[in-house]
Amino acid sequence: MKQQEVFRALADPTRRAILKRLQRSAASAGEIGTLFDITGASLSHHFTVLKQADLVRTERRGRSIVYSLNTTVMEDLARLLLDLVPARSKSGGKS
Amino acid sequence: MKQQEVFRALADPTRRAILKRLQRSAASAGEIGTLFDITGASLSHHFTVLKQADLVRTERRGRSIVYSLNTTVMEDLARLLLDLVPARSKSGGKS
DNA sequence: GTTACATTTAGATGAGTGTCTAAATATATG
DNA sequence: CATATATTTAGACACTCATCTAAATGTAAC
Repeated sequence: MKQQEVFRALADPTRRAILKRLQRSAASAGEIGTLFDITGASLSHHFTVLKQADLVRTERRGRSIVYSLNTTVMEDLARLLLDLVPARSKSGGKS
Repeated sequence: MKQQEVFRALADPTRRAILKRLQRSAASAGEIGTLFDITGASLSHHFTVLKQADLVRTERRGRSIVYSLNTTVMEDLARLLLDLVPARSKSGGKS
């Protein structure tokens, strides 16, 4: 997991909202764009960051490009965070 | 949980390293400072961000100020992330 | 190929961030 | 109170980032 890229990607509220939308189902860029009051260019920038972090996958479908969530990375991240928490002597934390 | 502050705090690698150090045990600012090649002023800045996010607690002990991890916020965060992951129809995710 | 739609790229701008040096504050000790 | 140690605050600087407009690219349909 590209740790730094992932944390950076999650630091922006718009990107977190995008992920939340994708949680429901995959969606095209334009479809997601209707949810936010930003230009397509800005949206594209956010997708670039999310892709760099491997948080989303893309697939061209006709004219549109469909984005979907990469749940694996998010699970890794949650595990990593729980590892930051002591007093959980269940599974050993790797440094 | 101050979601935006928390994500922002975690976006910096030095701050994540600080949290990782605090996972082992509480420590004073100076003690933590020996681990990084930055000035005390920069370190203090990072502590401010971590405090704003409620990720650490402080306690004065003589001349030093001792920092310790606030595990509650980190657990909240991990739960929030797992909520971002679908295909986990165990507990309902609140929006 | 041209027109229409969907997304990305290029370049610019203003706000935010990490870092530094220097000065200030706080606590302990002589 | 003066000195030493520990941390914070103030101000500055370079860099990153989110956003925009305008232009370019890619895909489909005519």
